[in-house]
Amino acid sequence: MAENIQENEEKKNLNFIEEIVEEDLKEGRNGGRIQTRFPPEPNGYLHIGHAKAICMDFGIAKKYNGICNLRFDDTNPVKEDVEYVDSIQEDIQWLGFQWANVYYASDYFQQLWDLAVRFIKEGKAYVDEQTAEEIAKQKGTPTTPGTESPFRNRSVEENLRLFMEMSEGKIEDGKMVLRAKIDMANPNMHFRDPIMYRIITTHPHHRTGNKWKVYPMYDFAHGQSDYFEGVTHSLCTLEFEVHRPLYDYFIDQFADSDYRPKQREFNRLNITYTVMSKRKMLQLVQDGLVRGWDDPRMPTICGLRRRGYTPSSIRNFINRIGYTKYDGVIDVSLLEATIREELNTTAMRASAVINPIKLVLTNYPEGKVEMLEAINNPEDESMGKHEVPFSRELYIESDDFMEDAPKKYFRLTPGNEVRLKNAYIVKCTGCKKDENGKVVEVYAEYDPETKSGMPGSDRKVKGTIHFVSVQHAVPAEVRLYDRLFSVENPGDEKEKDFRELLNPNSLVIANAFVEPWLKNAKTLQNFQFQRIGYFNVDPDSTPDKLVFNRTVALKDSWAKIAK
RNA sequence: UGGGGUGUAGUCAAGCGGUAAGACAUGGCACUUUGACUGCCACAUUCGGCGGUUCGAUUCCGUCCACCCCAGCCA
Repeated sequence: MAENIQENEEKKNLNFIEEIVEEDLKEGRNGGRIQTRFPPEPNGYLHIGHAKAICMDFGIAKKYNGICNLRFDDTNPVKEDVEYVDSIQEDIQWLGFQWANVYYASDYFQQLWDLAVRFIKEGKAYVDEQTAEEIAKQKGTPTTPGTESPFRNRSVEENLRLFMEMSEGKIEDGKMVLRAKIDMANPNMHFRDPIMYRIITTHPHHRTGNKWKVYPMYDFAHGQSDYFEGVTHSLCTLEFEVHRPLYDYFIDQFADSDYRPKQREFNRLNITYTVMSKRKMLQLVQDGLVRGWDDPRMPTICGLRRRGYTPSSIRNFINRIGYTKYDGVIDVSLLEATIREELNTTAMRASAVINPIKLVLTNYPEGKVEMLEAINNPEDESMGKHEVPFSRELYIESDDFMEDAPKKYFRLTPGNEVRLKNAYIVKCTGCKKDENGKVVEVYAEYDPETKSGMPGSDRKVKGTIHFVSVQHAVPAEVRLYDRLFSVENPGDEKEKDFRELLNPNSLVIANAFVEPWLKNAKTLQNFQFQRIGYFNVDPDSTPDKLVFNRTVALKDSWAKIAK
């Protein structure tokens, strides 16, 4: 009963795209068929904004028993490369989605070209010989109408002849374009004789090579491609809203049936403290401000993967933020909360000391080693346990000792007792300092009756700290990541270039000591370093040199109190 | 002075004429061999403003305001 109610409630909470789809289904449009497409241009790596679109495009198809195709929108050879078509496919699949078919806009170059010829023959298109500047100038402005091109009223024959010359490579790049003859005074700028075809002879296309000398523009390719494929719902982001009338116009000119793909737009993803434009990301990569597209600080799918994010955490995040038409900015803490929530239940616990200071248990026998039992995950007993070595000399976090501590400090301070995780209760007896007064060693006495699991271990102490046995410690590099930018909306900043707003501490590399068990960790495996954060094994890691990335820190309410 | 969109808490977001869900964030308490997790509590007398219709408006109408998109031979 309760389950039914919940199910009903879930059903009711549809996003507006799902509402549209259900309405279309109810009305029996397209015979109940649902088909979407994910249409990336292969000119860069996918980022988390694309993940939102992917979840939408593939999600709608799956939910309504339809199909979603992957279509590369490869109409501009100047910017595109096969390197990207491969990475895009890899990232989509990693996210957990599978397309029904892979298509390319370039599959339709012939059809599109034939269509352009038809437009010319019907008097709906003309070849313009003006320069880009002239065309831009006579386009008018949003508030003033444009003026017509002097080439607008050429004869069909002349247009045909010139378009052939363009297509045969007889015309230099930029000298001519094919324009749709629509309305230079239209309040929608996209109707002011939009360019349908431009000449590109200087860059071979990554699939068709030098076969084509003219290439269709987005507006003359996207809707048609949708139509050719049988797309029912062409979902995209808000900035294409103003293209929609043109999308419909071009299809209406040649459609030979009642079927029409419908474009619908939703808000794109913005996240605080990062940028979400390919152009800016490319600059960061090219300027060497990050280590590459897969730098763990990047919002790319490959960057998030390397950072330690899982496909399910990204999907859950997208699920939580929803789809609307409101152009907002998501607080990055929501993304962080999503990965913490997942890793809390799935990541094995381990010990690592990042800012080590030596703790000597003065009453523990020299040379003695005990193997202690550590639970891999207190949230999930089935994840088992492993052994942790314990000895007289240990590394602890230097933050875990203070000579003069405030009253709320529950860690090591002379006279105070703390528990060493999975081990004994120890009482701090003092420390040794160098000539500058810097603490170099901390001393404590352990209570042999308080080993974890023994009856004496019941005694309550306020604090528990972690450690790594000095003689067993394995050195490891840890890469501590923070927000890439130091301002919430680096893209908003008008005065400064966004690159000046980078957080200088977005990457801090530290040398840590980790417990020996971690030597067996696999690439990309996630762990929780207890009391510190979630870390994964970087692909740079080797058996001789372990490298960990901090995915996200644990919440630290003490840090707030201490402030 | 144009056209297309959008305004509900710090950030997202439900709500579809019957008296403001949820998540994150924030603050507090409890629990804790992770100052984590978990649990509990607090957090919009009001939905951009002002009018109108109605017994009743966040929902309908009008008007004003704010913000976003459009003047690439990019997608």
